[in-house]
Amino acid sequence: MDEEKSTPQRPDAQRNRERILAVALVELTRAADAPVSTIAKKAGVGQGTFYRNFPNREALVLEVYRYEMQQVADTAAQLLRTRAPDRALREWMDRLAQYAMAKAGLAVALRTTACNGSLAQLGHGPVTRGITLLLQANEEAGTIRPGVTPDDFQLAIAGLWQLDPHSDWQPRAARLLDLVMDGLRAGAPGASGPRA
Amino acid sequence: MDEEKSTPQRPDAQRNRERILAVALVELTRAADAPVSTIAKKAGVGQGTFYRNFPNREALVLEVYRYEMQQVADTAAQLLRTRAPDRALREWMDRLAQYAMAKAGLAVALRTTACNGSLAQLGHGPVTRGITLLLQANEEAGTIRPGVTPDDFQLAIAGLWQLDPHSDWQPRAARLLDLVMDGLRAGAPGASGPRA
DNA sequence: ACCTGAACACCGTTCAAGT
DNA sequence: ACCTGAACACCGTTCAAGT
Repeated sequence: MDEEKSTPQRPDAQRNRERILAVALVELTRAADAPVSTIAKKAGVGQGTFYRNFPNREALVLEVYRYEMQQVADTAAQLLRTRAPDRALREWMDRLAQYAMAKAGLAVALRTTACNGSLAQLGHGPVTRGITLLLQANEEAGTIRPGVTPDDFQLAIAGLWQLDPHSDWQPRAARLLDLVMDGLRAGAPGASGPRA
Repeated sequence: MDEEKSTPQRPDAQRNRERILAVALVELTRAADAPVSTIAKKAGVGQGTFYRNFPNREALVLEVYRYEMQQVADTAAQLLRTRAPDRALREWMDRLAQYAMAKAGLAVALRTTACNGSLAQLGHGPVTRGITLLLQANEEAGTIRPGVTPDDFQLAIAGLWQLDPHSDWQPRAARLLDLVMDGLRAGAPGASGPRA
């Protein structure tokens, strides 16, 4: 909220930070436990420079994750424009699943680093806003029960992060998301029973 | 074939293993990242002895977790004897949540160590059997839709492991489990709509 | 057969020294 | 102001030496 000037850095320092983030995305996606030393080296900076830009390893993981999730979140509004609310919601979940599996390394890195409260901070990010949009549209259309919060929703689909991307995860994800949709529909004004 | 029984250990070696497990339960519950060196020391053994009993740290975490989960799993049959199937299912979920929060350290340790395939092995343990019992009873009673697998169920309640035990998790868990119950009920023969 | 604990490899983080 | 990389602290795992 408070948008103060955050460190008017030197241009070269600025570039270092961006290089670190770019390398980190690649390396963390490949292996969740990529060492800071490797990331720094591939970014062409010393370890000290890394720690000048990020307080610790966890902060890096969170920042990369935050950026990636922004991309997914942004599609929510777009889906709502081109589809019926409940179709949009379901399709968004599918995309989230695909994304989560594609970037499984990142997901593991997240779980490893920040199980506790750090995720809560992310909670108030763009993803939550995207979810809010989807839920509101559905509530107004009467396709889901009233009163579902983004937090409810995020807990309900948490199983996605438990899937192994090297396995046959697609049917399992589909069954989970169908179940969640049915749960959300239960008690909706315009309830029509479970639909495939 | 006459099997060489799984290591007919010396009695003192046997006791060492049990001491390690007992200490590990306490230490891992307190802090998910309790060092092997600490656990070994508090159990009164050298680090080498630890690695004689467990191939690595992950194996220890999994074994402690397995034992603890057995306790919860065992209550499934008992609940089914004294309650209606859907009440039993819902109450079992509540107990699981409580248990998960009480042993949050362990849960974090699990997530940290074994996100990949190791959990799948546990999948065919007592917890899955307990869940199978509950789901079957409910399916026969017509209180949930047919065809729900233990895997479906475990993915649906995965959000529980994401709750912070130091926070006000109870209402959030309750809302999640209500949602899951409604999802399970959707399409049941004896469907009665969402009940509180 | 079983145990011990120093030694090794590795990783996150810091800091004295440089430009 | 910013950077580097050796140094430090710590942890998982191994292994030579003991009983």
